[in-house]
Amino acid sequence: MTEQPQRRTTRQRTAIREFLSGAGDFRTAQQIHEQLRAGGDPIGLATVYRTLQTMAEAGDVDMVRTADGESAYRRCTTSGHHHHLVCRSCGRTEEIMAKVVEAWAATIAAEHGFTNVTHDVELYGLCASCGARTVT
Amino acid sequence: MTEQPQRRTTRQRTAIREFLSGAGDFRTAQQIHEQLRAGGDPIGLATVYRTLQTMAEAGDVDMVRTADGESAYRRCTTSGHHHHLVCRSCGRTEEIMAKVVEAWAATIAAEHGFTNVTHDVELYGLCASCGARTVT
DNA sequence: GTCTTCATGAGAATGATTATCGATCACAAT
DNA sequence: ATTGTGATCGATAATCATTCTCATGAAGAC
Ligand SMILES: [Zn+2]
Ligand SMILES: [Zn+2]
Ligand SMILES: [Zn+2]
Ligand SMILES: [Zn+2]
Repeated sequence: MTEQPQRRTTRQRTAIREFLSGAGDFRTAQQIHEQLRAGGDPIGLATVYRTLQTMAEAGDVDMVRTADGESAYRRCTTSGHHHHLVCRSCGRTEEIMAKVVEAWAATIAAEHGFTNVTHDVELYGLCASCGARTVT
Repeated sequence: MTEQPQRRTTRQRTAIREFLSGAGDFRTAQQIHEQLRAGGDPIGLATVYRTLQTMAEAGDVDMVRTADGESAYRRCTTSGHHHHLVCRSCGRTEEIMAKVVEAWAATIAAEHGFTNVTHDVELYGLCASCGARTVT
């Protein structure tokens, strides 16, 4: 068996978890670091990166890549596998379940003889309120 | 109207285009730079980055993000909108058309009042030959 | 309280991508 | 063929997110 290193509850880890629970949208490590500090929570940047990575691997948070390649994290309410519909303007995020897509992915994989297939599926657009205030 | 700067045909741009036409899979700017030079084609790294970006914006090449966040480019044979099924091991890439997914994305967007929605859909797995030589 | 081990964080290191900016080159017009 | 002009090139410096280092601090078990 692979010995999993024991995991401790520290002030920093709690702070990050709570911060993400409060924020509804995706945040980058840099943002989280800055905002936690601004809120009077002393924390190191390296710690933020480490913790987010660990949480992501454990499935406690979801990760996406922003348009410019940064990693952004979010604490989702849906426990299982799901996808996101993100507002390009305000960051508002909806969690999406997609049986159709899951089935499609499996079919395509089989058709091409691929195994062990995972997928990356995210939707980006303008939410109702942001779309409304945009000039056509 | 927005005046588009006129585009010139240079040795470097041709080299990159031909290189990508020859390679069937996704390559990063760094890889392309290195391999072109190794092949006796003097070219600057900045030029490679610039050219790839321009080509991607013009739709001449497709771009994806590798697992570690680098941008990789590929010259696809399919002209219109499509997705990819990429082998995690050897990089072999299949182009995929997915009416189901397009329809699904549109529906989801509408249901949530989102407009101007784009999507990001890629599949990663092990191709037949790579899967075969893997220990179960 | 003591001890063992994991966690932290300041700062250095890494590495991809972008910006600079003078020298070159493509190409249309003469 | 020559020339004029603006696009393009490229060596190198600058940016900037992310990772590494390692001495110090703190959690949890007994
Ligand atoms: Zn919005
Ligand atoms: Zn899915
Ligand atoms: Zn393969
Ligand atoms: Zn599509």
